[in-house]
Amino acid sequence: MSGPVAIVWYRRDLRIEDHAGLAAVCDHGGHVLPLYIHDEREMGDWSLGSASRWWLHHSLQALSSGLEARGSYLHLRRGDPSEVLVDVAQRIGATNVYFERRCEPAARAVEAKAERACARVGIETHASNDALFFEPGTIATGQGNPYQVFTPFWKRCLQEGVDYSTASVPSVLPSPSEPADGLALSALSLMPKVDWATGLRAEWRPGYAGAQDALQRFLSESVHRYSEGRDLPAERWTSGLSPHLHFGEISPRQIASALREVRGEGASSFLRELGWREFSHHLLYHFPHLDQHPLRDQFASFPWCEDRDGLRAWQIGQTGYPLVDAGMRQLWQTGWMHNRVRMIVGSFLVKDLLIDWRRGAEWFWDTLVDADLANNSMGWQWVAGCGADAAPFFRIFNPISQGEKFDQEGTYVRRWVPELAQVPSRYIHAPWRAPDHVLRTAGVTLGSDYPEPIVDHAFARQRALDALQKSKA
DNA sequence: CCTGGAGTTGTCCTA
DNA sequence: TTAGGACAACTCCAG
Repeated sequence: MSGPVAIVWYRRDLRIEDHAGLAAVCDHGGHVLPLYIHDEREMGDWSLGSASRWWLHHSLQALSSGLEARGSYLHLRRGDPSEVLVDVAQRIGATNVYFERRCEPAARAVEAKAERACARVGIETHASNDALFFEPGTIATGQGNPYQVFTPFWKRCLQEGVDYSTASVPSVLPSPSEPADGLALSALSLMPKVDWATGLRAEWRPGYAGAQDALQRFLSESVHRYSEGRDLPAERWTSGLSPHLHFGEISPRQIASALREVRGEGASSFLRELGWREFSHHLLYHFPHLDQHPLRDQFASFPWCEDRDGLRAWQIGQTGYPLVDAGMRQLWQTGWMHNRVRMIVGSFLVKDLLIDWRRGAEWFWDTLVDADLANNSMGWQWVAGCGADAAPFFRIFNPISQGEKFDQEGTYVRRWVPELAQVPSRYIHAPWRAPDHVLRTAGVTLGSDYPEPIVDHAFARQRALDALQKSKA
């Protein structure tokens, strides 16, 4: 073996192309050991959700075979990264460690500890920030404060100029001899004990190749109608890139540079969504308690209901509101929910049931394949009205009119709530309004085949408005 | 420091 | 049927 040896410490950057660490090592003509360290505590209170574990397993598998195709391999370990990095480095004589930064408070603490441990024994660490367009902390208002409103934030980002350059990685990665103590992927125990992942397998192909396919499909079939189409949950105008982005199988810059070739309203509108992702990550960096503490203080004492039955009905898609139930079942079966529907089910949990937004965030965390602490926390705070760019308190989604507006024929509802498949479109979003004979013809008995609404929306809406009014006083 | 416009994604009632 | 305005007041942010 000749030349310097470096470790690429993989985290949420499970790709090969446009990988700053790999590119840097190869530029220096060195050997590289790609290393993934499974650390159950890296995210503190937010240990990996079930769907995320499933995804991670397959993503690591894909990364591993991709590296093998380039003459390298993925070394797997578990434990505290600060100890594992030093241990592995000393075994293979590595003097440099490359890694990509994360913005979650617990993950940042882990990387800070690892950097200190490496420094103590003379190992150099090199951090990159390629999960985002801009390093958190570098986008500030005129006063030097972090932005709390999206539009001026994104305007500033565009002014600064989004960097479209991507790093190229050679087709052969020279590797050092393999340390003896690597783990098999199965030893990480990421796969579920009971196989509930059928729906996920049917829907997704985790890994960087699947990410590239999703991007190509989006560019050729969907981006041109993204602006209008993104609101229709029964159709396929969204990118499906969110889990790939979360695991870093594709970088925002790769996406941005592809979008630049396309141009048009759809492209800039999608880039703006990447802007929201950017915004939430910067927010979590500046407000590390975003996951637990409302950005708007007056919500700290809001009297949320401890409604276990309501929460359960919401989770399993048995609220009696077809669009809400369709969304929750899509989530359960595929690990993903259309964004328009996320807002609707979120609004229903928080405003109709008056259940704490954190209960919703926890459920999403466990069930979403794209579960991302920054996006999830910001999204739930937004829908609860206690976050950045808060929704006005009176904005309470009506699950019936939202259905009539964005799922006019009820295609989405029929797909995910099959017991309502025969209900005519006119009643599909409010089956309790259908005359008896219509329900009979459709083969539906409310209360046994499908629940009556667990709460009356008009009543619940007023109750929420009153509660908000009172908590303010 | 002051001023003024604006704030992802809504709903409901009225004319 | 449809378009427009009310719905709190507040905070953020640029000038």
